[in-house]
Amino acid sequence: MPDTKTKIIAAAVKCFLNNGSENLEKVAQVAGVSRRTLHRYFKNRQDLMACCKKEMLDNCNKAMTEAYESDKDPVKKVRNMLFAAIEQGIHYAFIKRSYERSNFSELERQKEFESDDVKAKWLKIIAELREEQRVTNALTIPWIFNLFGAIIETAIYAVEAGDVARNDCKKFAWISFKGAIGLKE
Amino acid sequence: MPDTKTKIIAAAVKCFLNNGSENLEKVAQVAGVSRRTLHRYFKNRQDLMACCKKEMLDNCNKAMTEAYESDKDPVKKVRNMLFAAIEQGIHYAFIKRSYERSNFSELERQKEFESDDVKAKWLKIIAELREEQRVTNALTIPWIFNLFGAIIETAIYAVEAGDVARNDCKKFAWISFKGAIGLKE
DNA sequence: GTAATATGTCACAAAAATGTGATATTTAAT
DNA sequence: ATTAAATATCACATTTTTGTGACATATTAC
Repeated sequence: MPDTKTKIIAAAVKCFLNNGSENLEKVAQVAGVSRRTLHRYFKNRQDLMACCKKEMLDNCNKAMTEAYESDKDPVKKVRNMLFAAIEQGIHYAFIKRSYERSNFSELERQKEFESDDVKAKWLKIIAELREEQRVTNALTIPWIFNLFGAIIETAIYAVEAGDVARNDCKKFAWISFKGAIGLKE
Repeated sequence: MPDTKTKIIAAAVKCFLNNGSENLEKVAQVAGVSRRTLHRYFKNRQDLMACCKKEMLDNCNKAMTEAYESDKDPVKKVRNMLFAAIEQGIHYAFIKRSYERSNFSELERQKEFESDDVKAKWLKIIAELREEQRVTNALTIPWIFNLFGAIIETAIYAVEAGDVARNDCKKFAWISFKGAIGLKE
């Protein structure tokens, strides 16, 4: 069974996903822990949030890096990265959301995605496929990047909401992404 | 110039989009109005939120119904609905977000989307296109519906974040959606 | 069984957010 | 210019949320 700190982070990610300022009583409750205990592990709300971000980012980067390295074929690399992100579920959604939030609000800076090289690796593959005419050039790379994230999020939410069976969602996501960017396999 | 109530709703939509519990002081400030005035127009936070939802839903439904009726060809109907949603910008994003949020949290019920017939109209077109084999049948209709929303949201956010030029985003969105569902025009 | 560690319970102070009354000031209409 | 309506400012009570101390209870390791 997971240790307390992990349980709290998991609960916080779940709570903060759709409401970045859900109160800590609720988080503690979801974690099955008293609020006092939560405060023993995390100095304050900010601290908890920072830990969530770091933890989720590490998880996602690890999973996607492994996916990247799981195959030599660039298309399969991308496909496996998509699958890995979907499997991360709300871990991925949480990161994506906090990244989006920081775009609008002045304060935070989003070095996070930029700093690691998962994005860079992904971009390189897409740029190459585009170079080789295996991907439409009617779309820009930034658009394709955003689209990739959006399709992952769609898959995650569709499963959570019960709209699409867990088994189907990865398949659907890959079909959709391939079609959307005109990828020839 | 817009009247005060409208200004406040616009500000609230902007504030609540990424943080459903942004404080009312901030909302008032963004609206360029005192908090006291905000409270004169809205009984309380709940009331304001309800007004935002209603207002945004009306805007979006109106725009998308007009788009639906703007052409006889079903494919152009869908395309124009996509464009209309993108033009709605954060109006659409706000509705989509509150709809998503209510999926996870127990309390709220999302009769909103269901009750109006915009969704029904959209679904009918897609079902027919699928019947006629003009859309892949490797994807389910609910998936396609979610994807449609996700691509719209991507376009809106891409513009807000400055990733994609305002002019391009509608074009990109349509290309992507067509490709994703294998639509033959 | 005992000591050490972790957690729960309760109380409480401080801070933040909410909602409202009273009154002054601004704005618009005539 | 005068009046009416809308808004701002300020003060205040209430509620909600946060963070911490003190102590009890439970869990674990030995």
